[in-house]
Amino acid sequence: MPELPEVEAYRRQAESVLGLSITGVDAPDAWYLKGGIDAAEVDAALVGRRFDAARRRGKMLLLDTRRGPTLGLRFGMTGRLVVDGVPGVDRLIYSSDRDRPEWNRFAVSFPVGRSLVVRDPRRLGGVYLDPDEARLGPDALSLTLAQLRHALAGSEAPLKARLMDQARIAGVGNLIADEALWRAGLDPARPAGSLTDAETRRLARVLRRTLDDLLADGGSHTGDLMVARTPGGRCPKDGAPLVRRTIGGRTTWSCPRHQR
DNA sequence: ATTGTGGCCTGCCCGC
DNA sequence: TGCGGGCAGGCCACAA
Repeated sequence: MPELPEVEAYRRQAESVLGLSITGVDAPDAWYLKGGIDAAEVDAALVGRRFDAARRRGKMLLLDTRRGPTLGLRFGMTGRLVVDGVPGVDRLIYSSDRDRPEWNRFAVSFPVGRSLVVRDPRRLGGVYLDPDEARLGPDALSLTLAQLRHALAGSEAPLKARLMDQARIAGVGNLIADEALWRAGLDPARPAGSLTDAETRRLARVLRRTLDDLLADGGSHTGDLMVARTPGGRCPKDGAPLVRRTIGGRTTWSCPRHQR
């Protein structure tokens, strides 16, 4: 699914349309427009302008227009960005690799047939105008130790739930949370506030390293734990049978032996 | 405020 | 072979 690494790939791809004049907007799916906006409003807000920056905060892609509104794109679990007909990510786990026109939920067109399209079979993503960026916490990729401490401090919620809370840390999804906690040797169910200082430091370091690795390897599904995230799966580190639980409302795989 | 739960979206996979 | 149920998870609304 698109977590931070996928959306970062989308962001880089979107940079190729910066500076082009927006000639049209196609928003055939009203459900996909969020925050009470409609197709006419998006059209009026964008046509005639140009994007001049492609930013990312967590899992949201932000396209700023020059002296105008910002377009926010969320991809949910199954959304792809398709720029000039080329998908930004080859393989998307839990989505479909097929290409059906009716899955194009939102499109921006530029001269000479160029385009930026959100293709999302399951319609879990959405399009925003001037999204409230303050609702997202600091980006996971540039998270400092102090920010991680602040995000976890004093909380009785499960560690994993806190990591995935986009208002506190933006960009960590289910697969990356499992991978990072597995690498860090921390039990996802532990109260977030129960980490010692050494454990918090370790988690900050491992989370950063995990994101770097997944960015380099091309996606959130390329983690080392991923191969074992299946019934009967064993820990790639020590061979113990993995445990499958629901934590923070999400399917969670962890190793009972080395994750404490 | 904090934490947990249920529902939404729909393609896909498994078992009958 | 077709069909139906369950599953996937990001996000939001809502409840306690």
